[in-house]
Amino acid sequence: MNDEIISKSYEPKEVENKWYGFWEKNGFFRAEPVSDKPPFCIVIPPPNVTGSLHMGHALNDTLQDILCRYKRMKGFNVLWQPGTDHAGIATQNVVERDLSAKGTDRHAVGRERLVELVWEWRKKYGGLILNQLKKLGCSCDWSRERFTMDEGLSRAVKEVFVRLYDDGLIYRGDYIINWCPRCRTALADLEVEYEDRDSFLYHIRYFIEGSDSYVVVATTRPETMIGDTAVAVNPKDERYTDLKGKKVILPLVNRHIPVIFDRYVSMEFGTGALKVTPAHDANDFKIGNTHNLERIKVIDEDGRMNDLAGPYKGMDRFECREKIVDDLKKGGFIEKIEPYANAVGHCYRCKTMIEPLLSKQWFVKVGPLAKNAIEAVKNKRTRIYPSTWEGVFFEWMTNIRDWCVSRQIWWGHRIPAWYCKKCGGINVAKDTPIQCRFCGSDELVQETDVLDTWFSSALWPFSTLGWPDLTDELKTFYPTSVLITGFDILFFWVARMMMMGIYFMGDVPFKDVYIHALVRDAEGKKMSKSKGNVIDPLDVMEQFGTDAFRFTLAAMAAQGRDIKLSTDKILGYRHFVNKIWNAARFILMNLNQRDRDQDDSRIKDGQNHYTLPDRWILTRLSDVSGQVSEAIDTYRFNDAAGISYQFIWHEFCDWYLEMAKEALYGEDTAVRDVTANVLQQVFGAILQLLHPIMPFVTEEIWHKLPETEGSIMQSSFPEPSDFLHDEESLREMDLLTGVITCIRNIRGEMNIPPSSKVKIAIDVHDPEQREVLEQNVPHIKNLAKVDEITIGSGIPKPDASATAVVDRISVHVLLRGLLDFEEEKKRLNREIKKIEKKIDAGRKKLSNPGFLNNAPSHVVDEVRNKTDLLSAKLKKLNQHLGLFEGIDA
RNA sequence: AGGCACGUAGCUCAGGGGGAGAGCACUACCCUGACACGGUAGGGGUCGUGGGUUCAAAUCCCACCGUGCCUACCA
Repeated sequence: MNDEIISKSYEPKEVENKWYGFWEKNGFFRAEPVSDKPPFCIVIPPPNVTGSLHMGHALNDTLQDILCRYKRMKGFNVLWQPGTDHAGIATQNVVERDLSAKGTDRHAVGRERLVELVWEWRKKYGGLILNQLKKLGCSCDWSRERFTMDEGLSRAVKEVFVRLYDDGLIYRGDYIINWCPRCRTALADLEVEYEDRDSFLYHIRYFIEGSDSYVVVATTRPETMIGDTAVAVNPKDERYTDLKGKKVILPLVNRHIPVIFDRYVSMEFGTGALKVTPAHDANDFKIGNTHNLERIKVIDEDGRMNDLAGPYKGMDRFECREKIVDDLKKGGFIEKIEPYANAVGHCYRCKTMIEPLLSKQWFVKVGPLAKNAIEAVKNKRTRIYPSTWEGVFFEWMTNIRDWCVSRQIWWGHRIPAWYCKKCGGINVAKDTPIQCRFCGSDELVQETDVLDTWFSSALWPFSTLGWPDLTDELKTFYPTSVLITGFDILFFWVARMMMMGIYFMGDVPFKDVYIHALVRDAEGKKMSKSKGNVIDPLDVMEQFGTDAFRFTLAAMAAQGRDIKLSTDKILGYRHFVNKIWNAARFILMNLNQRDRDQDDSRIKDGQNHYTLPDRWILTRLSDVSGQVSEAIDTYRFNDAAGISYQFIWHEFCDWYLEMAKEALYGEDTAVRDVTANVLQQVFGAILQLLHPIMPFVTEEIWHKLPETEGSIMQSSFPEPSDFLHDEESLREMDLLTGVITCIRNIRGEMNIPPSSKVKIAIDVHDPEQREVLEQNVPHIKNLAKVDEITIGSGIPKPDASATAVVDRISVHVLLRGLLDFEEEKKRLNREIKKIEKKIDAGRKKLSNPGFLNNAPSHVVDEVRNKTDLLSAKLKKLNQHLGLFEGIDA
């Protein structure tokens, strides 16, 4: 017996705090390294240590938690691998900001101390986002938490680097890279964000050597001209054919540079003549390579002009631009300046304008790796859901460029390479070498650069499982089951995990990739701090409860469409949680009333006492259990939520609970106990169906329900075969609810207040239908507010009655003194008109030989039956209407 | 410039070749002993436009219009 009194409305706060600790303490989130159960594994997209939970995380992690909880209930050995990412640039920036607030900087404190400070920062604040995940209810195996800078993961990083280097897939070289002058580091192509800027296109005259004529080049970056080493034109461009073999004189600098011919140059753009600065432009760099041009670097790592810039030395690049334009004007070199909009690259971390720079960096040769990743997706070893993303994946992977992995910061995995001071040889090794492998010298200095953070997160699916050791975890859980992520890191992360996983593990890192939506604001705009439109998930959880929030996210997570989130929607699902809570309240009140010791035998042969509503709700539950499973299995989270919602609110609560009252309050104890038992069984299953989406409220109620054991987390997910399945009950229930609904409809339309009961007469010919109605008279009485019912075959329409037709049954509602004849005529006419329209459509089809010959027979039958039924209904309605003719109210 | 997605009820969106759906909002009546975070009933849509395929199109194909996103070396 449970004599707790449940409050009238659900208060999430206390409940949520209670259960998370309970689950964690009992080790319910723990995965088994070795198990007979089938494995299921998700690695969490590791959030940045510096991060705090935003809507993107909330959606991402809710979906993962739904899958993990569901799979556990389905009997899988589930590992949800949690952890965080060291986020090199972002994290170092945070600590550097602290330093600058104290009036110092990283150079003053030195590398070693800075790294120490970052570790200290991480120890203090790094757990924030993980605690927020716990608030969300995430059932990660926290005993296995990993950090990309952990010793184990660092070992994996070294192993990978060395092997790739030995295999010729990592090289070091002078290339043009994206440089952030503020972070003072190189960035990968992906880490550059392009933004449209209003700028100018400067047309500059380059005079031809030994001539008064000139070539006009167009550029957006005049300050780089000091580093120009050629002017390029298209070989087909007839305007410039006479420039073959000529040189031009660089204005202001007076350096003589060649005119070269390259198909890359567009004849349509600008003047068709392009100034080439191999050291400061990625495309110019390429042209420079094909034509063996000199690379003159005039801008330094801090974004200032260097020694080679002569009079402009020391100037900031933007300041220099103004000065140079000024000087060009004075010297008469400017042909014209026109406004021009172009896309300019910015650092994704600090938004500083990127400087393409010639620099010595480490690269991963991605071509061969990408090829394997493409193969894996092509032959479905990894499936991408929704599949539209496959195209995007292929597109990017086939056009991928080598990946610059070195970063000139201090926080990260230091590249395991040592340069020999004596012979200049590069020693790449897992362990610090004692002497140079080329000359034997012991004068070795380690590379100061660290690796791109994504380099270590690319190893996440196997490094977290213990690789390079061949652990039980690795054997059990690799390849992982599914990766859940947003498309924004499809390339940053997913593609790189694919490449690394296949190369080092010989198999894909995950069997499925599910790409979910982006969470936007109510207007569909991306949430951002600067726009001030962010909704903080923690606020939402505080205000509406975590379960309502999670349910909202699941309900809106339709594939292929972004989520426009507003608090209105969450409020709606909060009402749903409350509805469930109150259903529980009702059920507990009634279960408590029965004598549990005596009813067991009766319940065992309960099927004999099942009422129509009992059979119906069990059948529906059986169907719904299958549908929800299928939805989750195919990542249709919105369907899982929608099907549950519809079933619980509009079938279980609206119909079953209302009808159960008849049995629960009735005299027949056998029926009462059986219904109580069905109620308990169905509601228990409902909680289980909902648990993956709403873990807290379901656990809370589970513990209040009698005859439940332990945590709902560890119970089994409902299977269709767990419940009675009786197709007949669906048809019977349709009939019953149809009759009740049409009486309610008449009452509503006639404005009969709920307090006044009506008498009805039902004219039904079919004996089976008649039996169903006769057996369920009490439900009709209760739910349609009826006090007297006459059921029979061929019953004439009583005077002063309103009539509705359901199936082939006429339902007359007696309204002596209440019936407005004109209103009723109008109502009937409206109904008749609707039906006539449908009948017309049906007849038209049936008279079309094309339809009869080509449509499948079941479709033809269906249309014929429907039309017949509607015709019968129409006939009856017309008869009833006829009885009103000549009567004036 | 190219690619992809999306245009369905006032709003937010499901659906995806054979009877137009949900939630919210709206209207009317109800505090009926689980729930007013509730109940019952109702109104509201030529499924962006124009073609095509089909016996049958909101659904498949093409074009166009509109919206959003991604990619790109046009300096």
